Amino acid sequence: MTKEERVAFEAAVYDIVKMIPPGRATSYAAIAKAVGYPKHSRMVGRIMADCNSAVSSIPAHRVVNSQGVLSGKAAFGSSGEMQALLISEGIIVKNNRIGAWNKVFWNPMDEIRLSASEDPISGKHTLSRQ
DNA sequence: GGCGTGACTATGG
DNA sequence: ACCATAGCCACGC
Repeated sequence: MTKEERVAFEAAVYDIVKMIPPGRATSYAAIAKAVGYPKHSRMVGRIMADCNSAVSSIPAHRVVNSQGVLSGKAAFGSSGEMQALLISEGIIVKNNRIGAWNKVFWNPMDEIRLSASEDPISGKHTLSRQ
């Protein structure tokens, strides 16, 4: 992954996260797939950890793991800040887990159409909105 | 370059 | 449903 690709990847991730509607949530892997890097769910997590959502206007609290568990809650404070944000949007949370996960889950691929392709010759990734 | 470390996941018991 | 495992990949040391 080149430097340019990392920058593009990060920007694409932020774009997706900002599209998540209030009251809905998605997963690291879903975002990774949507931006064309299906094996980079951990990188999405890293980006969320660094984004400082409190001052970046990025709704990072709407990103949880594939099971609907608030695996990143530690970054929001020790008093259940992440959970509070989700609850304030109408999401049910119990034991660090989102209730009715299949209903709350927001699939980026349903809303955007990215031609997440890799040029067979250059190996370069392209992210174009349709 | 090796090695440990994650806001990760799919899978199998 | 819970736990362990193996695969994953960028980063920092």
